[in-house]
Parts: sequence; structure tokens; C-alpha cells
Amino acid sequence: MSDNEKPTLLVIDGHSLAFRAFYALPVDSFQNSEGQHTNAIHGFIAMLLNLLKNEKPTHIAVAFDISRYSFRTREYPEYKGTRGETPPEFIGQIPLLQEALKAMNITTISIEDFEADDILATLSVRGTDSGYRVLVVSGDRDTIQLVNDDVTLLYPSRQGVSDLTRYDPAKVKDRYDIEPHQYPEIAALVGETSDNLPGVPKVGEKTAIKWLHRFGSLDEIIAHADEITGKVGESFREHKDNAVRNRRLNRLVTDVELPCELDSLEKQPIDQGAVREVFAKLEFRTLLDRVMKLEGVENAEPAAPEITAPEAQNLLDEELAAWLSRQSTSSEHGIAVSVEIADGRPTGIGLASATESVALAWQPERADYAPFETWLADASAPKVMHSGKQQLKALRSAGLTVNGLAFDTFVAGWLLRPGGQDKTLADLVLRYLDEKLPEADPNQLVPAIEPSSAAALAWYTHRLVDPLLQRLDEGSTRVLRDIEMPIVDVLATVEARGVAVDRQHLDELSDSLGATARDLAQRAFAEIGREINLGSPKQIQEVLFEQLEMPTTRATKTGYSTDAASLADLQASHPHPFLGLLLEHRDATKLRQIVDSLVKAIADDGRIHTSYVQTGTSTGRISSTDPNLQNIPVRTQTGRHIREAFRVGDSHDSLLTADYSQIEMRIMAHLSEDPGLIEAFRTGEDLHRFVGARIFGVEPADVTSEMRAKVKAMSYGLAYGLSAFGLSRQLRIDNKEAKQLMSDYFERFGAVRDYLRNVVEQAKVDGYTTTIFGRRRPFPDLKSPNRTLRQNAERAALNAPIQGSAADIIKIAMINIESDIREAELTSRMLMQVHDELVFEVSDGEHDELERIVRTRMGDAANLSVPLDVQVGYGPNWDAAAH
DNA sequence: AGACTCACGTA
DNA sequence: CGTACGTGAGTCTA
Repeated sequence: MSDNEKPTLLVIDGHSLAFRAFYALPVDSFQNSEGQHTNAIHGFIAMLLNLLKNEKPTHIAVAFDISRYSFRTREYPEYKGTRGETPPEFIGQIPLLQEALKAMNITTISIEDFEADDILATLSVRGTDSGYRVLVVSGDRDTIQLVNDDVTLLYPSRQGVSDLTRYDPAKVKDRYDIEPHQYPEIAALVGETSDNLPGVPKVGEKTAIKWLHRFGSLDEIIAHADEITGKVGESFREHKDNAVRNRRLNRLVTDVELPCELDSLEKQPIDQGAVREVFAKLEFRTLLDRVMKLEGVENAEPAAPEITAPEAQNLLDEELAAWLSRQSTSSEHGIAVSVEIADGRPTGIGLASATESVALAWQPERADYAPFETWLADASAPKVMHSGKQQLKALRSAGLTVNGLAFDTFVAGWLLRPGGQDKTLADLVLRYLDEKLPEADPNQLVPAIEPSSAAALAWYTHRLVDPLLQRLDEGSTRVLRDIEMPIVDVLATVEARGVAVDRQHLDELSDSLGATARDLAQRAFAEIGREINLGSPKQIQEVLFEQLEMPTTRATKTGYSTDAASLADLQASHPHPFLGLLLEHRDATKLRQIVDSLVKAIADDGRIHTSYVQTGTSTGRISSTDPNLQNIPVRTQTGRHIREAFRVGDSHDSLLTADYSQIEMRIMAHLSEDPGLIEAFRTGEDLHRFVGARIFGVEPADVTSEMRAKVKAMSYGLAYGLSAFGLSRQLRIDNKEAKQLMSDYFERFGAVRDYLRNVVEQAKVDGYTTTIFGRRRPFPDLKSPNRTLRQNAERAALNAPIQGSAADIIKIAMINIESDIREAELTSRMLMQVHDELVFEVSDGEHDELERIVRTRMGDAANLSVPLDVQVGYGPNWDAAAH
């Protein structure tokens, strides 16, 4: 009988796989509305469904431990004694998993006094004896001993439980260079920390395998113990009893008395009703679909009565007014609004409470919607929106006043998962309601399903509020209420204002940069004797490393780097005119590209209206797109010419720029409470000079510019997790000197080092970092076994509270400034934010008052243990206004 | 057309 | 082998 014709018996270690699933899936993302965590169940079932689909077993059993105690703990009480407390979120998941399995008519087996592995072992022996192909799924390596020609072990990878590695005899041989039955002897020699089974000290996998090859078995190794030389030999002779004990304990029992016959494990059809019930309780919609599909159930009935959006009512005048007032008083979180937008203008409006919805076919100046307009403008009437900023802008462009945006589901979803993938309402509906938002398939010309109306979208938005609020901790809730919600309005306003630019100036720049680039390109071509595309890294590589035979640089995925730093290195070691020309050409084309993108972005009003993406970053910063106004050049002279094009509009007198000086270092001083750093900021002396004086042991006046540059690089690097290697490379000093600089630095500013270490440690414990104001950023990778991933996460975790707190601070300042300006009835206005800088248009005669507001509000945005210093400048354009 | 890589601008 | 972004060009893939 060939393997394909054999019946397949699938046996799973329930507890170990559920536990693996628990650690593989984020706890926070899997929770039903009763607050029961379900990540382990979800992961387990998903894995099980994959196995059912791919392996098509004819027989199935899932084994569970009854308790921590078994014949092994009686024999050796310390066995598994080091296992910690069960995580609270795991509790309750096993019984629910068993319930789900029962509903799927899958046999679960637990036997008093034995572990699940023993059941697996017994089943695999019984199975092979009866002519089955056996698949063992376990997260316990001891089950490797069960592998033979008929038994394959599926072992979960570190990433998760859905990715299973197949261990057949060949794979075991490949991985350990031994036969499967020999594995327990290796394990016995090496020991198993997680089971509290110490092995023979100094003996690791390598040594154990070597000995097994030499002597054949543990018994033989013991018989020849005297022949083993060196410290390892001594260690073995002293601790061989450990190995003997471990071997006794890790031998799986293959003749446990089972409560059932193999035949009874035959795969049965699921109990559809029971499955629907259990999956409904677990709120597993997608998994239910998969079960039903696997089961061949067509058009699966939904578990619960399908929740569909209430039919939208069409209300006018008094009826609309009555509805709004009724819902406002009865609805806990206010009324949800969804604006249908075309070309930036509203074309329809949906309103919804938890149970009802209303559709308004928006048309300008429709008198019968007056109650809606009144309600919209009422700041005391709370509104819920998804991605409110765009809708706010659209409504305002139609002449409506909007106040009282109280909750934005998009922003709330981002605060919960700031680096996450959730971009649309549909994403949130799927994640937090476990439902599919009816959407038209863009690939279908004739939509199969009716896409959701504005009223339905509003209804879904409203339903998201509770689950989101429930998941937001206290700090994040405060950040949402005090920072993120108020800033929505500010950003919408700032975007709508735009910033005036001088088109002619930009056009001239573009022409001149274009001419420069063409000239440089011709000269570069002359140097190498042919014309290539200078913008192609691939062709540059051909020229440098093949034609000119230069030494290769830093490796990239597709070859060798030709970035500016690499070219500069080459220029130093192998000078060639081509290199300099290429660098200059890159400069010119890059600048030209920026200029051209700005010109393209000029709107009909002669101004550039960027979009600030409130949910664009993991740290809490705002990003800017279409065009990005946060990366306009400033470091080079030509770059600053671009800034000259950003000018005051005709209606105003000048631009004002205000920026925080060294805000991140100040936050570091505050968070670390380092007395030296705090003093540095309180004296008001130049920071790098002050720090340099401390480190190099000289008077501040005697700090040379070279010393200052080193200290500056070090200080800035700190907040990014800079290494000695990185510092040495950046400063072009040797590694030894960089190390010395770092240790000198920490000698004087030890609290900074302690703080940075502590941030990472705490983040490992908590799973997230927190800013001064309570904004969280999760860091799952801090526990990754992958070193690169983990170290990247460590550096990001180090930086997150600092960068994030700075982001919080400037947002608070923006909110307060906007509010003060409005209250003072100034016509001066905020135009741009560039992370630590704000740009304003100042009206004639308002300089002093605006500057006072800006300085006050930026300065008092946070109460730190060091002052927040603000630098202010004026000018007719952005460059001139810088200081 | 869309995804990916590289390079490079800012804080 | 320093954090956080967005853009554009070239290149590869569907």
C-alpha cells in the first residue's frame, strides 16, 4: 500500500499548540465583546483548518494535559518546576478551544497522570501498527523521537503556528545529524531549561551529537565515560546521573490505555449548529466561513442574524430637527456623520446613531436641511467621524460651519496601532467588529453588491466607537481627547489656508538647475567616454566598478552602493573627475525635481496646500504629502533658494518662523533627570559647548569647534540608539576613539545612559513605550528571536518616547496658538508645521501680539524640568525669516 | 500598471 | 551597525 492510499491519522498536542498560538498572535487584537481573549483559540483553529485542508486526514485526535502533574512530577517533583504563572490572558482559552473542537466533532483526549505527549506517542505507535500514516503536531521537541518512515512531526516555527516544519527521518538527520530515536539522548545530555531538567554542564548539542556518533547511545557513552578527555569528560562523569534521569523522564509512554479505539477517531462532519454557536460566541466570522467552506456548506448561513445597517430615513425640516435632538440626548457618543465627497465637495451626507440612520442628499442652499446646519455648527453637539479632516474640509468648502468633532475612528484606530495597516473604515470594521463592510469591488464593472451609502458608513462609524474606546487605555484616551481630536480641526484649517509661493522664482530656479544638470551631465559623459543614464544606479555601478575598476563599496540588495557617502569615500581613495560631476549632477537634479513638484502643486489661488497626515507615523509625528513641505532643502545655498519661493501672501505683511531649539535633547534631560544635562539647559549656555567642556575637562570658552562637533554628533546620536561603530563612521574617527568618547560622555551624564537602558527594558516588559503625555507605541519585535529585528526594535523603542513627546508638545502648542489667535481676533495665521518649527503669516501691526502668543504657547506646551526655548524670526520669505 | 529598490531631502 | 518620514526615477514583474 503506498503512502497516498494509507489512511492518515492527525494527532495534535492541544495545549502546546494553543500556547504557541498565544505567543504568536497579539493578545490585544483578539478579544470578543465580553473581553474574553481568543488569540490562542484563533491561532489554533486557523492552524487546524490549514491541516484539514492540506493534509486531508482521515482520523483526528487532539490531546490535552489534565494538569501540570503527571507520573513524571511524582518521580521528579522539580519537573517543569520553573514554569511561571499562566499569563492571565491565556486563562479560559483552553476550555473554549475544547468546546470549539467538540462542536467540530473532533475527539479530545486527556488521561489522568499522563502528559499529552504520551498520548501522542501511544497514538502514533497504534496508528503505525494499524497501517496509518501518522502526523504528529507538537511544540515539544521530545516528540522528535516518534518520527519514523510512517510518522512525521509537524513542528511550529518561531513565527507562528500556521507555519509548520515537517520533520521526517531525513529532515531530522539533516537538522541534528542523528536518527530520530536518538534525539531524547541528546536532549538528556543537554538538558531542558524550560522543563527544569538540568543536563550535563559544558555539553551542548554539538558535543552530544559528537558523542552519540562515537559511542552510539547514552548507555555506551556511560560505559566509556573514562575515555572522554578534558573538562567536558570530567563534567560528564560528575553529572551523568542528570542525563540518566532526563532520559528516563523524556521517554514517552507508548502504551497508555486510551479511552477509545482508533476507528472512533475517524473524521466526522461537524455539528453545524454547535459550530455556529461557539464561533459566534468567540466572534470568529472569518474562521466560521472557512470551516463551512471546508465542510462543503454552500452559502453558509451567518452565525448570528445578519447585522445590517438600518434603512436610512429621509428627513427634512422639523422631522430632521426632532431626530437630531432625540438622538443627541439618547446617544452616548453623539451622532456619526459621513460625508460623501466628490472633487473635494460634499455630495451627500449620512447621519447615524447606534440604531438609526438618516440620508441627506446634500445640495447647496437647501433650506429644509437647516436643522442639520445648526446642529453641525453647534460645538456642544458631539460628532463622530471616520477620517474627519477631509470631511471637515469638504463641508467647509460648501460654506458650512462644523464644530464639536468629538471622536474620529480613524485616529483612534491609529492610536491603538500606530504602525498598523488599518487605513480604511472597512479595515476597522473587519478588525473591531469582525464584519465585512459592504464595498463595491473596483475590479467589477457592474458591482455585485451595493456599496455602502453615506448613511450606512455613518452607522458603521458609530458602531466602532465603543470597541475602540474599550481598547484605549487611559493615557491614549487622554491623548486622543486633548491632542489628536483638537488638532484635526487645526490641520484642516492650516491645509485650507495653504502657503503662498512665487511661481516665477521657482520657474527660474528650475530652468537654471536644468541647465546646470545638462552641463554637468555632458562633462561627466566626456570623462567616461559614453553617455549613460546618470539617474540609474545600475549604470553608475557599471561605470565605477567595471569600466573604471574602482574598489567595490557597501553592498546593497542589487549590487554596490553609489550613494553620496560611498562616492565621497571613492573620491578620497581613487580620485576621478567623474565622481565629483556625478555628485553635483545628483544635487542639481534632486533640487530641480523638488522645485518642479512644488510648481505642479500650486493651486488656483497661487498657494500650495499640502496634506498633513495625522496618522502617518508610528511615533506621533505628523507627516506631509502632496507635496511634502517637511523636506524642503535648507542645508545648501541652492536649497535655501527654494525656501525663498515660500513667501508672504499679498494680504499679509511678513512670515514668522518659530522653532524649538534642541527640543529632543531637552526632553531627554527631562525624562532622564540627568543633573548635568538639566544644568546645561538651565544655564542657557550653548549646549554642545557646555557638554564638551564637561567631557573634555576644559572651560566652555576653550571648547574647540572640533570638540564641539564631536559632542554634538554624540548627543544627537544618543536619542537614535547610535553605536560606537556608527559614531566612528559618522565622525570619521577610529572605533577606539568613538568608544572612548561614548564612555567619557556617559561618565559625566550617567543618568542619560540609565534612562535609555531603562526605556528598552520597560518596553520589553510592557510591550510598548509611552510618551510624556501617554501616547503608546507597541513593540512586538523586542521579543523577536531574530537579532536584527530585535535590535532595530530596541533602537526605535529608545527613540519613540523622545520623538513622540516632542510631537505631542508641538501639537499642543499648535492647538493653543490657533485658539489664542482666534480669541484675540488676529488675522495673522498658522501656515506650516515642520516637526519642531511653525510658520505663520503675520498681518501688519500684529507682530508683537502674534509673537507673544507663539512664544507663550510654544513655551508652556509642556512643563518640563528644563525650559522650552523658542527661536523666532521674521522675513518676507521662509528663508529670510529663518534665523 | 504596480511593486520594489535606491537615493536623498527634512526634523 | 542612528530614529521618523515622502518622493521620484529606474527597474523588474504581472
